[in-house]
Amino acid sequence: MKTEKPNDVLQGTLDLLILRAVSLGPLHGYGVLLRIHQMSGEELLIQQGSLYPALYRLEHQGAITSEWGESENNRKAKYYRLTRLGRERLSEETERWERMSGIINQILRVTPKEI
Amino acid sequence: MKTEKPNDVLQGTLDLLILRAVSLGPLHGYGVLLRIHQMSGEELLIQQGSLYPALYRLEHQGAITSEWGESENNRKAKYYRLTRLGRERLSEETERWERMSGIINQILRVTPKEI
DNA sequence: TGATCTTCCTAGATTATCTAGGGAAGCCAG
DNA sequence: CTGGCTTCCCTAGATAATCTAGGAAGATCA
Repeated sequence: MKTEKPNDVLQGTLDLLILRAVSLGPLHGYGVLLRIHQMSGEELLIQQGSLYPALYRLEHQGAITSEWGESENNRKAKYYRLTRLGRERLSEETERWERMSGIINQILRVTPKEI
Repeated sequence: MKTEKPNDVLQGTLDLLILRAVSLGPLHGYGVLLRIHQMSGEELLIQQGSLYPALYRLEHQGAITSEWGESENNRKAKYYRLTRLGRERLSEETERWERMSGIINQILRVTPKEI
């Protein structure tokens, strides 16, 4: 797996990515990592030290719930699924992302004449 | 002026926006704030408490230099301009932004079948 | 005179993320 | 059956970015 250097742009977007990954079906923590990797076209590999605190955070905020189960490889694994609140949160964060990335793109494209 | 709530997506993008603003011509700190506001179509108003530390940081990294001058309103003002290093940094950060925002958009668009 | 605006700055808190581990259990090659 | 690899969980501490919440000082204007 390709490893990525710490990533500033990722800041503030991790929750969104996790919510999105979990929204496609329940996952254990490590699976979130793998699914994001996969969904990004193998470009993005988030750190476990970012992932687990984020899962903890999201669970405590009520956006996801967890349940112990068994993984595809017979190992104990904690499965996370999106709550209704998490679904709302996902759409809020998505909108937020679209708004902000739009603004940033606009700033990057403005030409001197236009200001 | 519209004020914005703290903004997670902005995390890790502030330097890029500042470099971009300064790249369109030398500016004093407060002017950076105003120019970003303007370039964003009045959508984005960064906090002074984020701005000044960032300017300090960028200056210490050699991406911008400062010089005391006088503002349009006869006030003492510190003018910042991009250095050669800053210009390189701007294009690196722009590329980084484009890469990362592309990946994030891709993750937001993937449908269950595709994974 | 007092209020408001512009322009600079700092201190402290908060929070996210990263680095850098550790633990345990299954799988597989030799 | 032993050693190493992979999977899966977790925590502690450092670092760094940003925000909140001010202060200072000069200009302008009512």
